[in-house]
Amino acid sequence: MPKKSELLPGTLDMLILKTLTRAPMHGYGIAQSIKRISDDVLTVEEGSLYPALQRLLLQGWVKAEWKKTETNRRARYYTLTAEGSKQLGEELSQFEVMIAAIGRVLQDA
Amino acid sequence: MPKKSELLPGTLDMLILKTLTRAPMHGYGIAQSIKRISDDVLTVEEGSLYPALQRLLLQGWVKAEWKKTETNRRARYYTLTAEGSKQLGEELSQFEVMIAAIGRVLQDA
DNA sequence: ACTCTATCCATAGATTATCTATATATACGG
DNA sequence: CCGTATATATAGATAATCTATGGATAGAGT
Repeated sequence: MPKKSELLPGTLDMLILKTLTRAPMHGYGIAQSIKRISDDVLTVEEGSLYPALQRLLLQGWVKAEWKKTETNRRARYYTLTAEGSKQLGEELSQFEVMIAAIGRVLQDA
Repeated sequence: MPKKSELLPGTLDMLILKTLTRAPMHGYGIAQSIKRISDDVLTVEEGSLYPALQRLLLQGWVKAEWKKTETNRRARYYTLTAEGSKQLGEELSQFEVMIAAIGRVLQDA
């Protein structure tokens, strides 16, 4: 039996971008936020999170800055850029279209 | 810019199994059915479809039989098995849980 | 007869996303 | 001083999808 993913593949970037609309956040905090808000359904593993953040940085959808946390630890804070905001909008609307389409297929005719 | 998928990854098996609850169908017909019912949003490429059907066969979720189509062409008809039906149920409920969780993250607090 | 299009199956190889596992480092509570 | 939680990151494995082929045939149109 294939192990099921902790995420719906293809949605991670969108989730991260969306989370950053709430506030600039460091990676660990993003993962925690997604886990908490989803009531522990969505778990972002570290091996998925950090590569994803690198991707988002490369594409200019987020920018990063090293800072100290409230508890005095070093962490890299990510902020959504204007391009990232635009990208998020596109991903959101595309996601809705997809979900609606899947809903039609899953519905009994 | 990375090319976007024609599907939400991770949902193909579920879509195929669900399609087979309507009627036994051959691969080509399954793809057409999904495309049509989704209003052309979801396109199952042949390179995704046939490997997926092999997976489902291997797992015993569908069985296959060579037959003639109405138009006298040779085609492999797939039927949902009892295990496949059970599997579909699990995937459906898991999908709903995931979608609901994603919805919470995408929602503004 | 010939050609074109749609129907039908299937695999190889590339790409991408995710996971598991590992490594490093430090603040803080007990 | 030890364990746990916090924090970042990469390597390698796995899995799912896509692109690109290849083959075969029915039927329509010319």
